[in-house]
Amino acid sequence: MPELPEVETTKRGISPHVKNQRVSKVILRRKNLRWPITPALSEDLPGQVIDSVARRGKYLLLATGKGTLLIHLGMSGSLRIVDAKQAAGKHDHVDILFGNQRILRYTDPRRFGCMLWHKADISQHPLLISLGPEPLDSEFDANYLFSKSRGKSATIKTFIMDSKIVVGVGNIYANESLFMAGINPKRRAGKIALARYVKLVDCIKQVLQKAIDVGGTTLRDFTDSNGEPGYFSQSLQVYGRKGLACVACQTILKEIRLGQRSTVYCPRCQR
DNA sequence: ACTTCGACCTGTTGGC
DNA sequence: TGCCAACAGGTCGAAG
Repeated sequence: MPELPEVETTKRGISPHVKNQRVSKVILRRKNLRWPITPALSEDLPGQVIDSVARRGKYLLLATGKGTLLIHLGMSGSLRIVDAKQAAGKHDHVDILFGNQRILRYTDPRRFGCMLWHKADISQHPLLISLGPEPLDSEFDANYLFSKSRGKSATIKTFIMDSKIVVGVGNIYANESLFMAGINPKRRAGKIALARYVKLVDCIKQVLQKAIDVGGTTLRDFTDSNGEPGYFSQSLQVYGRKGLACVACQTILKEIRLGQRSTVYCPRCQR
């Protein structure tokens, strides 16, 4: 479900409801997410005020005076703001109750996500420490990506999906960005010229920004924190369009697997 | 140091 | 219509 635009949409949706609000209670219904939720979370969080809601890559960071809650939505997770009396469903694993009678509810059928409580400096957290730059920051530019790519044998698609290189480019937006840039996803990252990276970086930024602007991509059941769908799925040019005609040249789009992920591209437009 | 690939889960889809 | 294999937005960490 969530790539960077979906996580950003979630962040924007929950912020007004939780920022500067005091946690009254934490309900843990299921603790075995990707990593166990430690008792420290329900011991330390109640009584704390959420000072800020931030995003780093696909991680959400809720800061308090006592520590930071680090949340990842994995493949199928979501965070919703619900009313205090709203009954919990099968996959509603964590509720964070606030003084304003609202609940921040974590739902995740596959449980690939995580919810970790960290008391020390969050920027030094092992999951964050070696992440690459944010794709929408100015430091993520063609020179950066080009220099990182030298000597790399990975395909360009796998390369831009590597969070040590750049965060937040998941399978949907990797496919879309490469289509927009006219680059064949199988091409080796180390052999692509600087000029093509100029184009690619521009396309990655455009695709992600546009997806954020319309509230993310809804596939199956993604909705924002109010239950509203995202509208970027209407803009998808290649993802999920295997066997259909390329929007630019009508050639039938091809699907292959790269790094165990489905990869759709136009064999004519993408070289 | 690098790359590849299994593993973690449940729900949905598509082919027979 | 029903069954079951294959697949799904991620990414860590072991193995090679």
